[in-house]
Amino acid sequence: MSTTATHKLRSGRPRNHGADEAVLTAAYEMLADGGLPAVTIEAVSARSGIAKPTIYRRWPNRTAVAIAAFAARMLHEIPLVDTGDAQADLVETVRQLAEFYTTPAGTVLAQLVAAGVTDQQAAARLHETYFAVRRRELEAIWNRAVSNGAVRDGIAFDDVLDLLFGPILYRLLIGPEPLDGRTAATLAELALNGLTLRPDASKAHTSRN
Amino acid sequence: MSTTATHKLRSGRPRNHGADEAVLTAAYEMLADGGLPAVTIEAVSARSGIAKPTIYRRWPNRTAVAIAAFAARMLHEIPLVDTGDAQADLVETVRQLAEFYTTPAGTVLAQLVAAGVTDQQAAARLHETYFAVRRRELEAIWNRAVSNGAVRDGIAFDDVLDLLFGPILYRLLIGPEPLDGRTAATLAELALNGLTLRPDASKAHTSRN
Amino acid sequence: MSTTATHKLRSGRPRNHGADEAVLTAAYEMLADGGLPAVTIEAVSARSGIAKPTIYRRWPNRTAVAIAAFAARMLHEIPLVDTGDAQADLVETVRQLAEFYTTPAGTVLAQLVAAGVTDQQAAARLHETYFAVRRRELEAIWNRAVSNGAVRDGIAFDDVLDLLFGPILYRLLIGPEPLDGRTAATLAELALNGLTLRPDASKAHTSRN
Amino acid sequence: MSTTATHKLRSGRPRNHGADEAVLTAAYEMLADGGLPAVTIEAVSARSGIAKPTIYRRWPNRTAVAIAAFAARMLHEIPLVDTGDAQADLVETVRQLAEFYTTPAGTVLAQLVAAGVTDQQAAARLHETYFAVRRRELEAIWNRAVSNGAVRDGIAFDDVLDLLFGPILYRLLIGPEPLDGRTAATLAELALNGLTLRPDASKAHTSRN
DNA sequence: GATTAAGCGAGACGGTACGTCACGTCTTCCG
DNA sequence: CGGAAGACGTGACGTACCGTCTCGCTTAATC
Repeated sequence: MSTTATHKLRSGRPRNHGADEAVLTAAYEMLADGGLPAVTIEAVSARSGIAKPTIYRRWPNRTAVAIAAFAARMLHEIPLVDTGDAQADLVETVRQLAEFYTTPAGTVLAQLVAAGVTDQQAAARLHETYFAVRRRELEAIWNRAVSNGAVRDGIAFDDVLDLLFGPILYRLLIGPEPLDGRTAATLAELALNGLTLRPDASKAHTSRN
Repeated sequence: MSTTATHKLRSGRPRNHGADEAVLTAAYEMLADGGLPAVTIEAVSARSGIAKPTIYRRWPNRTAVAIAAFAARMLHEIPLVDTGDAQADLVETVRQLAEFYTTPAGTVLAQLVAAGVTDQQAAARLHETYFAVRRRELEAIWNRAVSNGAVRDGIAFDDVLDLLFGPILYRLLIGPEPLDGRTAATLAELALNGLTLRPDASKAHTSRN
Repeated sequence: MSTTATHKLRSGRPRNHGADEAVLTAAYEMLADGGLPAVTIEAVSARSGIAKPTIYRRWPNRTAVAIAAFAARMLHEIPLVDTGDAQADLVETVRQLAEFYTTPAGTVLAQLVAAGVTDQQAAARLHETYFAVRRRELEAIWNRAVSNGAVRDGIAFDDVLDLLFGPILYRLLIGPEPLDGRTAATLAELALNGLTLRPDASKAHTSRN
Repeated sequence: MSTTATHKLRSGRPRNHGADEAVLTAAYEMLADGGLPAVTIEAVSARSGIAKPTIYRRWPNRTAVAIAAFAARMLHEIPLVDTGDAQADLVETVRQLAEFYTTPAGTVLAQLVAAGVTDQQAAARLHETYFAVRRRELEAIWNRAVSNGAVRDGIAFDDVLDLLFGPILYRLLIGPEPLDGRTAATLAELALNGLTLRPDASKAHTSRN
């Protein structure tokens, strides 16, 4: 969060909000081109025409700029799913997310998450500006599923998130196999139905025979 | 993978294996101290007394050095579990891994995985030297469970890995809640039993009330 | 020539001229100690306390730094000769130059000239900052001699320079005999009077019997 | 001179003279291509197929290799002049030399001379293998001229050399005007006739009007 | 004819310096 | 006073050659 609401009251020349935008636009384009490593303050400054000190006045480092740039664009493009069948909605949401992760933007997100490992502050920013938002959306779907009796009750929602999205993240980061839509759907179904035998497990099948 | 088994036959002065070791030892100590960012070739060279060009002769960049250093130490410390109860073994293995991830070494691994996002070569090295090894171990446990009829058959083993370890990775990287042993066990159980209702789901409970 | 007269008008933080001076002082001391080979940017940076990139911002390479350092000091120490006897002045100037060449500073100059053979840019810089200045001085003396009728008219001044200083350079570089003041005077006289017989050539004598 | 006549008596495997030649050939080609800076032992070794230690066994450093390579080729191409008119022969010899200096080979020689400033040993080698040879040739011409009474007697021959070739070297190294045949001839004539007025100086004219 | 002392290729090694990049901070002046 | 311009110290990058040092093989001269 680079701009607070109170700065209007301060004396002197007010900040130029066009500068914010120019920086984020430049940073986003560079993210798209070369991923996180391409977003150096030096380069962003050159491309946006905004001076380095001005950028540093608003964000503490390049990661923060990248996160801000990413979040600013991404949050406008979140699709929502509500077909009535709560369980299917969950699978579909996971599948959509997995698909997103296969795009360049997905790689960028992975890079930002990666940056968060080293940089605690970056992790917090990313969570605030991106994951918290997505979480709220999915929670609604989940609660719908709970009401419908489609899923077990009493499971901590954080655990649900972990179980649904974790496998995809794992495949993406470590997997060595690449991630495709069919695999994603399989993983979602497995998360819902579990790995152990169960009487009605006939719906689940594996992604590879 | 700097040293192959065949180099003995090649002409020229043979490589000094002490140099390899000195580098890896220095790098590992620095990993422990300051994580991946601390492992600069410059510093490793200074600490190990091995000249920079020599290091570059064996590894292409600092990430590769760090991965080699990490893998060389970690693979000696893998605990194996075999209690007879295959399902319990799986849960225990996941729990142990999660515990490992909460140590500094776990953070380092996360940093290495993170580096792999940007650096394709690093990802491959890490997979070869670390994950592939762990995978083989877990596969044995899984096959035991399949034989015992403790788990569903016909699931691709890659999917099993994703489902068991993915949630932990997710929690670790995206959290935001920290990971503890109890949560890890819960996640493992959820992976085994699934999120949906099932008649005998009474064993599963959530990590938070 | 690192500093032009117009830079005052440019925007941005102005250059710190103390840095220039610190670099040149350090470089000059190192030239005196170990000649041109001792002037490494690394060492100059360490000695002057000026960062390497700053040095590279102002000079393209170590040779340029050395030339600048040399020229900055040398130009203050040029003795001028004007005894009225133009021909004697010429001889004396050549003798002084030869003497200078036998000092460590002379060796340095030879090294700089040598560097110019390989590095065209260095040659140009050295000419601009050093030789062009000396040339102007000598031209005055020469013109005085022409006016007095002491020397032939119509000789291109470049040829005069070559003829007066060339022999000294040759002795210095190719020798193999070392250069002393007496030899220098002899060479100057020979240049003035020529190698061929002439009626009034009685003034000229050789440096060795 | 890398190989002495006495090594035949030593025991063990004798040196392979083909190696010498391969090195000198490679070095000469590289001199022609990129001048002295291109002659790195590393590169010579790669090009000639002769191992680095072998090269170092025979020459102390790259400059020595370059000098040997240069001298080995150049000494076969020295033209001799003897028209009967001793003075004209001198002028012609100087002109030829100047012409040579304008070829790439001339630049190389200048680089070698330059190297001698820093490296005393190199200077000695170059003198032995190259300049001493040329000197002997010119001395014969000069003695002829002395016998004929074409030039002043009693001048030390070293001074003659300096006076005849020095101006050319000066022009070449310090210039800044490039050297051409006409200028060279002018410089030679000036050296013979001197800069001062003399009754019969009508033959001399300047290189530029 | 066996021994043995180099010579030789290959190439690893510790060094030194290179010239570059980006960092995050600072100073100056313009609006 | 905000902001652009850009200089600055810092720290690390990856590379180029240096000259030295093993290796294991080859090649004669000596025994």
